[in-house]
Amino acid sequence: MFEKNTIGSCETCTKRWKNFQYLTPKELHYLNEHRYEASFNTGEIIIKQGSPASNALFLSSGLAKVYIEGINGKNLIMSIAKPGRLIMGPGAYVNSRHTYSVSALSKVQACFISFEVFRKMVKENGEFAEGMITDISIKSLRTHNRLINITQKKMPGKLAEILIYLADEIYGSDEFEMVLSRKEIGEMTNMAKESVVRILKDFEKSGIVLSKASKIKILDKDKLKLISERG
Amino acid sequence: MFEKNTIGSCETCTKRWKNFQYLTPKELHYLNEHRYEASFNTGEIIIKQGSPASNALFLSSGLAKVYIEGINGKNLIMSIAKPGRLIMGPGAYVNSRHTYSVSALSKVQACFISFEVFRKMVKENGEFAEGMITDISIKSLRTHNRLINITQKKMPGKLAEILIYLADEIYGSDEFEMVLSRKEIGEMTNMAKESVVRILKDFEKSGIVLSKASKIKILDKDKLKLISERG
DNA sequence: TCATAAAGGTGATATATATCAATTAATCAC
DNA sequence: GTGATTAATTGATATATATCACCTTTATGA
Repeated sequence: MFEKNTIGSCETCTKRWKNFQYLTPKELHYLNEHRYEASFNTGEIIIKQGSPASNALFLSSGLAKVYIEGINGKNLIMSIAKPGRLIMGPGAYVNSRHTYSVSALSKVQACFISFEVFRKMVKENGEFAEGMITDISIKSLRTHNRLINITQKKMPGKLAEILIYLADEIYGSDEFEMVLSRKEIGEMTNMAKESVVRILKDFEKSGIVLSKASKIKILDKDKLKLISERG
Repeated sequence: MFEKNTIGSCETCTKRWKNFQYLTPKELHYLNEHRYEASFNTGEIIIKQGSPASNALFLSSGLAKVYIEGINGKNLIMSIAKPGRLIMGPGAYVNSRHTYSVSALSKVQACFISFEVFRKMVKENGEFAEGMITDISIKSLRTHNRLINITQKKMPGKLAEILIYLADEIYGSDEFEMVLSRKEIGEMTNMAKESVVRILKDFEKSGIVLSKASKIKILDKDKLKLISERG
């Protein structure tokens, strides 16, 4: 699985985690020495829920889905991972197990960094520790939103929120090539795939979105936002 | 609201947060100087969602509910707070706003500690920072469980989980005086209060629990666990 | 290129759970 | 203590959404 590193070093990496800016050159160098790259094809599992959490993960290219394997093989997709973001579940600091699974939604180049090194830097570098807490807090805030989204909205509201999330946070554009299948959108919103199809069709009929095969184009974002907020 | 401190100091407090053990005597003293106490009656709001997050909260006595005010005034209770646990939402490190509301479920003695002081100690004391991350991680893990509980289980499973949570994590006993109303249990499980009543009755008929008014006694915990795990 | 699988889609039906309406029990304020 | 609120309970009904069965289209790979 692990291969020759294709990225020169963390020092020069353009996709690196923002929080690395707080590390000293020496620390960054040390980090770089405990780094391993690997590439994955679409559908391959990068991190398996329950396995020992010995590394933090970053993507240098591609997209992946972060999901909890729940009851009776039913998955719950927590978020979509993209380059520049730390992927490390809360289990790392609690039971040293991965809280969730991560699998590639496209060809992915991944960077694994020893969790022990992370831990060391948290202890030694206060700015880095604070950045880490901020990062975890942002994720936590998102989870809270997801919780409200899933529990308190009806289907159109739930779907609308996810479409906005994908456009704003993942693709940075209102027109994108959807990497998630209808079934997977369902796993993000706690909906059956058939329901996803139907609501998406409704949105299309109302002129809110355009969905040709895997291409999604948001036509009326204000309306979509309204649907999302209203529930 | 703020009053004369009734607790001598953090140095001697028996209800203090475990993570304070990593602070030096000097730091602990500093902490103590930025501490304010207040007491609340049942039903009073201790922290209001959206308000500026300038303090971390601890309870020195009593219980409180931590809840998100969602859409159309519908609440989602995240957890029950008790003495010895840090109460600080993810918003503190993101937008300096309280992510959730906290209100007293009984008479509560509360301790507010300046968030700036916390922040300072995270930067200066690596052990403290790590403890903070561990604490946040534990909460995050719980939220993930709650998410699965709410989305993937049917009503009996959801209710069973909450009863086990209350017995194990809050009361430390299988027999307890329930501080939550049926409506509030519903707000923890995303169920209507009527459904809570009905399932609770079913549990009673099956000899799994005994519920007289606000007294709850778990009679068959193994069965309750099974129901919770099965979904 | 054809065969096979996987994803997308549609209508009919089932069901878990909320909502509504009304009654009874418990708690609170004076 | 006693009326007034609030919470708990019960049964009847409504509804959102899942499930099922099936068909169509699009990918995949030998």
